[in-house]
Formats: sequence, structure tokens, C-alpha cells
Amino acid sequence: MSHFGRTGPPDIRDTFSLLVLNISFRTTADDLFPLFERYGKVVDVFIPRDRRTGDSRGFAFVRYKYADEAQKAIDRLDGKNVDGRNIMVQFAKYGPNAEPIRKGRVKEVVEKPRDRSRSRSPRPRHRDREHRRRSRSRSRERHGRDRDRDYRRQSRSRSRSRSRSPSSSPDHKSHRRARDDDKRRSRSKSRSKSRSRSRSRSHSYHSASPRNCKSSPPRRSPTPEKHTNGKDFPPSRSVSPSPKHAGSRSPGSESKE
DNA sequence: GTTGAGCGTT
Repeated sequence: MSHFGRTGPPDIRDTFSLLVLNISFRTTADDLFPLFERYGKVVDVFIPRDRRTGDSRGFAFVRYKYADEAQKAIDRLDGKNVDGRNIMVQFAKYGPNAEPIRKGRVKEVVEKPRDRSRSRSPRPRHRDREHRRRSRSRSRERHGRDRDRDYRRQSRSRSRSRSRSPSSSPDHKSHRRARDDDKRRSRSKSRSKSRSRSRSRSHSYHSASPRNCKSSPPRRSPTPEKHTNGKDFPPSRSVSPSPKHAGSRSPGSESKE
């Protein structure tokens, strides 16, 4: 998503991407846009955010239309204190598709093999990224799950998640599955109490300014009264058919999700 | 409510 449209980047053909680092986690694109807009034509402002929580990762991408303006913005806004933190503005090194950027300018989307004889240098770039990512997830691990790291890595890697079904012995797998199923069933009972809360995280984009929303209370849509009669919930027996009648439903498949 | 090296989206 970009700052302007919902359909990804508008036009990265002739734009110069700037990487804004060390921004506050509360800083949104709306906060950065006016700052960078003052020094040139800002095509797009994008802040990568976590897919699970939706929080900002602490850096943003600002795309300028011209390189000189981008350079000016770097010279002006680099080291500037924004939202309590001094941001670091520099030319983006990689493009949206993990492709290199030449002279800060977004490389053309079209990719042609060009010269096959010249093998592209297989730079172990992903290794660096993984290392960096792991290093960062350590701090988040304190109040997060390790699944976050795995999820991130899977999301990053193009085709990495393949070994999902361990080719183990059938009997062994079955044995493990049975145990797992048993555990899961027993857990499902206790889990029924704590229902998954629906987090309504509004998009902090152009449509809404976070500062204005600070005063406005988050209107939470309460559970609509399902009981049309206003009475208590009648036992599901009246609605659900008698299990004795169950001819189509297998009696053995009681436990299902 | 927290965190802090880094390179990106329906």
C-alpha cells in the first residue's frame, strides 16, 4: 500500500526512493509527507509495517520525482529530529522487488535477461538480511512469539517454505498426530473461554490523522443484539436438529473445528 | 504502554 492509492505503488518508473531510518514507531506517512513535500515533489510515502500487528517498523520510504529534490531532502532532513527521534534520510539501496536501484533512482520494472553469458553475481544478500532480521526479532521476542520470526522469514523469502510435511514414517506421524490431536482437544476447551479479540486497527493513512484521532474515542461496534425477542439465548437445541436424527452426519466426527 | 538494526506495499 502506498500513501496515495491502495493499489500499490503508483509509478516507480521515474521516481527516486529515499530510505528514512530511525523514525519513531508512531510516526506515520502523514507526518513524513509534509516534511518531505516541502523540499520537492513527493510521489509516494510508504511505511512498511508489520503484518501481524500493523505497527510501523521504524523506517519509511519517500519517493521523489526528481533526484535533486531528493538530494536536497536528504541534506535537509537527514538528522532532523522528527517525533522525538533524529531520522536518517538516504537513498534507497534496493527497490520494492528487492532489485538494486541505480543512483537512487528506481530501476525500471522491466527485467530482461539481457546477456545470459554473463552470469549475474550471486551475492549472498539474503544472508545479511536474515542476520539483520534475526537480530531485530530478538528484541521483539521478549513479548512476542518465535513464530513471528518464522512468519517474517517466510514472507521475505520468495520460495523458501517448502518443507512443511516432514517425510517421516507413517506410523510415527500418526502417533504424533494422535497426541497432538489429543492435546489440542483438551486445549480447545480452555480456549473457548478466551475468545480472540478483534483488533480494529484503523489505517493511519491519509484518510485519518493520528493526532486528530487521539481525542476521538475508538468507537467499537458492539455485538449486535442477536436476540430478536430480547430474551435470553434459547438453548441451541431448539435450533439445532436432534443428533439422534443425524443420518447424514457421521456420529464419529463429533470433534470438529 | 514496551523495542531500535535496517531496504518496501493491493
